[in-house]
Amino acid sequence: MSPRKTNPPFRSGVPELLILHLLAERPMHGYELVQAILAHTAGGLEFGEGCIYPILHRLEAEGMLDGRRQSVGNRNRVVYRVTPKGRRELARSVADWRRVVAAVNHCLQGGERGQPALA
Amino acid sequence: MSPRKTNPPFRSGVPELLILHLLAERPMHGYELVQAILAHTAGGLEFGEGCIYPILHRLEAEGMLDGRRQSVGNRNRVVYRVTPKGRRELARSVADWRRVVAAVNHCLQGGERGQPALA
DNA sequence: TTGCGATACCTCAAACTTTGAGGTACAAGC
DNA sequence: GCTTGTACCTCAAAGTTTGAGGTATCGCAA
Repeated sequence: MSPRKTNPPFRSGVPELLILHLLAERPMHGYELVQAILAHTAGGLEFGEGCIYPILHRLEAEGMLDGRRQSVGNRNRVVYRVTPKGRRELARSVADWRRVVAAVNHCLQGGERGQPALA
Repeated sequence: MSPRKTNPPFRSGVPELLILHLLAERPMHGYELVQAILAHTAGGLEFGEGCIYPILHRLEAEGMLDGRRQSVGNRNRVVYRVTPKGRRELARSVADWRRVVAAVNHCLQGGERGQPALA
């Protein structure tokens, strides 16, 4: 099911995390999501459409998102909402992110100490 | 000088950050560094040698690190230490990392609010 | 009424990162 | 003599992200 063969210890996962989180708050379409990420991170992070759309398609294919085709006037939109499976994935993503942040902070703050490590 | 053409908003940079930080604390050789990352992040992050060595080589080529070839017994080692240029890069890396963490946290904590954003 | 910019979708090559497995060689212990 | 650990290294493959390209509709202003 999961085509993830490797066990990536890091691998960012940030765009995916933000997508799941923001869509869990409010269903949106892709273009809106790109703007929302920019707005919600106070311009700190900017992911282009070329990054977001493929992730959206993949998450939908994996059953994490439910995309509903809508016509507003003569314009087409795909509004995505998070499925229960997607919510579980979100929880996992948040936990992963916190683990990474904790690990990096632990390293940055900790004034070496510990065992002298090797010679 | 910097062959970095793009303006990556994210791009992790975590291995590089940890390398510069740990070497600023204490000069080490590559193999030791791999173990040190594991130890200092309490096993939270594990970067293989295939990830670390190329970064070490690149940072040395860029003048961020100064690698000294040593012979211990009959064994060869390359002990790396951070140059002044590398320290400046470290400061930049830390700032980048904090910015990313702040942005993601801002997004995760902030209960939407802000403008209703688009229709 | 033509042209522009914004909205909205999409794709793709190229650049870059990281994994996982491969290799060499020496030293120590069993 | 074999295995394990140290220490260096490389590379293909998989993955991510960028930046630029494309289509089409809409509303506004010149």
